[in-house]
Amino acid sequence: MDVQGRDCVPKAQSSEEDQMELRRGPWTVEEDFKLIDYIATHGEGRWNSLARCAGLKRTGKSCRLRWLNYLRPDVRHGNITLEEQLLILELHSRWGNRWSKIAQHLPGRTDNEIKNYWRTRVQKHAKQLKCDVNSKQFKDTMRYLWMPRLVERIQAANAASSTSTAAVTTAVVGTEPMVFPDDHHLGGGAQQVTSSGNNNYTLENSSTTAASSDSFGTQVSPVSDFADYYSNISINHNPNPNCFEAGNYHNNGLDFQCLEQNNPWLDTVDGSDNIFDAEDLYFLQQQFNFNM
DNA sequence: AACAAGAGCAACCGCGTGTAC
DNA sequence: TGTACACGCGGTTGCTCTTGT
Repeated sequence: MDVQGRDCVPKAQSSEEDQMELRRGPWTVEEDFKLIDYIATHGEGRWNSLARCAGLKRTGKSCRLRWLNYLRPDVRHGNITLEEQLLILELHSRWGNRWSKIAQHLPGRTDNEIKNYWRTRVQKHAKQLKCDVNSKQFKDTMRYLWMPRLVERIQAANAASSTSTAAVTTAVVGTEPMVFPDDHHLGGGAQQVTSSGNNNYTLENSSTTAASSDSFGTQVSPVSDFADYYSNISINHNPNPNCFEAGNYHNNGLDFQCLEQNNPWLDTVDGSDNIFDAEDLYFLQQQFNFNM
């Protein structure tokens, strides 16, 4: 076991201590300090022996989880930004519940946090709409209503604070400036979210760095991966041959054009994820029920 | 003010995969 | 090559906080 010379306890003694009662439940401040202190000195990994050596009566799994999800210095807590929401929706539509994979594209966010976000916010909307979160209707709603709406809100938010240039990366949304916080690690490649009207939007990358051809198949650094990701996706609200008949917005009975013309119902009260208010939900429920 | 219900989130569990021996 | 152990992932649970009545 002591491959890296980390194991501090002889085997016999170790197995004895395995018998001792392990702590479960919420971590105490003291335990947190112990873990932080030990990792600062010895580094992470080999979690079972780490737990023993650090004097923590916890499983290695528990230590790893606590470190990765909470104690790690680069972990971010707090509200999921609009940009992050957009990214989560897009990546989930691409990969499904591959939380760790999605988390790789959101620096500082953990798979657990993204998973919780999805379950509490996104699935809540599906529940309110009385449809399955994996149903085509709901996916279409996300893709053709929610996500364009997020882009609009990002544009609006950035237009309102467009003069702030410190610590941001500037991109362009149609004719409007769009900014992403630096902590998205864009690697100097400007992101472009271009709008071609009628909520058509395309996320592009104007980076001069060559995009990795296997950015979805292999693990690369968050820096290039994030940029590569945007270089590869093109979210178009135009009629999609896979989803729509040419030239109209009708899909599965959902008249998106009609929905969006009645724009007030898409308005949100605050900066949260409440894309759909009560009226929206009622309207959408009518649409869903009608088509079921 | 007290209680109930719901939401949010940290932590745990089981299982599949990788790796060392 | 087989086995044991460690790691990591996704699903689930349960506690705490917030909101509504």
